[in-house]
Amino acid sequence: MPVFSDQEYAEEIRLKYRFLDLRRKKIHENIILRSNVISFIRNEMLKFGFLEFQTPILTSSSPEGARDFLVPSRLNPGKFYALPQAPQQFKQLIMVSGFDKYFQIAPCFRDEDARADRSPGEFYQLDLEMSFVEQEDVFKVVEELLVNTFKKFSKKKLMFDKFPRISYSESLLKYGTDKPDLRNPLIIQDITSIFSRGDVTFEIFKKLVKSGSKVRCIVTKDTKDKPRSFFENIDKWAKEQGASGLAYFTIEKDKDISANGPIGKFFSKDSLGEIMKMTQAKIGDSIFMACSNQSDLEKITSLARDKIAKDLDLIDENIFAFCWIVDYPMFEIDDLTKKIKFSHNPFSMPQGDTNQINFEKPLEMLAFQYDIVCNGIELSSGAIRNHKPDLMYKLFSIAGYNKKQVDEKFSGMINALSYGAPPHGGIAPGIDRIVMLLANEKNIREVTMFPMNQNAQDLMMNAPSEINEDQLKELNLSLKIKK
RNA sequence: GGGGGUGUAGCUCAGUUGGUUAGAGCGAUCGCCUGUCACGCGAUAGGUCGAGGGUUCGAGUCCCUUCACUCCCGCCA
Repeated sequence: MPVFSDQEYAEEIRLKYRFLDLRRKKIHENIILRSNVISFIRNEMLKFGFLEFQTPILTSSSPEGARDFLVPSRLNPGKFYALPQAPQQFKQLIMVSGFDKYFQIAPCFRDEDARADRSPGEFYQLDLEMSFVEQEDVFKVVEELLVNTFKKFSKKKLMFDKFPRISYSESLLKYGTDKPDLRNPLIIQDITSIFSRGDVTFEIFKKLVKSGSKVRCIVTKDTKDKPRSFFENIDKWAKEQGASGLAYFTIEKDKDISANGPIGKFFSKDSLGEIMKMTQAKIGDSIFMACSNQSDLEKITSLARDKIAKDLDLIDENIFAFCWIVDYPMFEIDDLTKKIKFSHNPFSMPQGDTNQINFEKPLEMLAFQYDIVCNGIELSSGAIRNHKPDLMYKLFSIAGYNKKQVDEKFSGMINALSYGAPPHGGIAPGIDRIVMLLANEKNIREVTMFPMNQNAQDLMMNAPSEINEDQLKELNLSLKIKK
């Protein structure tokens, strides 16, 4: 593998000979950038008055959240440590201990499958926590930190220095996802009510709407002169995504307003006027529509929003668009078990007066839980924590854990909170993703010195590897491998 | 666990509805040219077409199995 060239190489080769690959200009610079970003962040945090602490790597398995990596204990036969999915409980204990501002560039371990922006197994977070704070205080620190970091390390412009706040429910409606790419100007709108009008005769949608489906649409500006293939390709693409397609028409005006397109004839002049009023669509704009149940609809409109913007070249690649997603629900229904579960972090504080929470309607309960999203990538998630043991037992009971289970599973923390804890909260921005955005890379391996491949194997070090009988024996383990 | 993509010379890739001896560029080797430094010209070597099986007169191409890498869904409080 020549070092002085930009030639593409198979990822497998690059990973196996990573020590040579790392000599190459682009990735070498990425790794230097990563180092500089981490130093800068560490400095900023110290300047803000935070203290850096290390927390244990061998700890206990937690029942909520991702799959744990487990480590057998030699001295305690049959028992296992877990690698921390995040230093969540420890940082809360640090708050209880009276260190008011903590941070750490913390390794986190989660045994889940990889993605382009997600390393398998391990990644780093800027983990931080503060006492005696509310949501606003956390926002202030993190906004300043991220704005400073991104301005220092990238030439790209920030769309907002003050990150807009979008509620979870609004985000799902307007963008179909809780990680919207705000560089994309397209917005999803609900036009379900149109399909109960008598002068709209698009029976397929009308029937579905009658049985509870919704219709949402994306308006594209001034697309009347786009070739027919533009529209047909998008419809075809939607079908490939598993949806039943995207219906579309363009609003035109000859003498009267009319809808031009395969389903245009099903819409009367008046109904088109109503659609234009609802969606702010103008003559010459086109409308793409999907009809389905809410979650499928969110999925397809979200994908369609990206796809259409890409086809129309609407996304400015030289911008970072940050936003806060706020007001997450405390609980949600598990699709599989149909039971109520925590939708995010079980340690989040419910919103509102804690003495007046309506526990009868858990699905309506909102949490002081927030995410930062940049260019459609989830950068971090955080919360104001629940520091009241009584309230915590109550919330856990809604998710199906009794007091005894909570005491067992979260013994360290629940015990600590019962001795009196300050109100506290924090967040944990993903370092790898921050560097990925700054380096303008699509893949997290390009900013990771020694990454694993998609199957969580280190091709250079040959990890994971088999171990010998003696090692197993010492750990009181035997293997039963499924074929 | 599921779906998609890729796998052809050392490297990057092309290869049509199945049809003679599988090609190109870069690289390598040899020679020529030359005040060279991303030189130019000519020639040569280099392939179990990821692996295994099947269909066929005939498979890089079609079918099945399998392996590797990758992207996505699930999953990631």
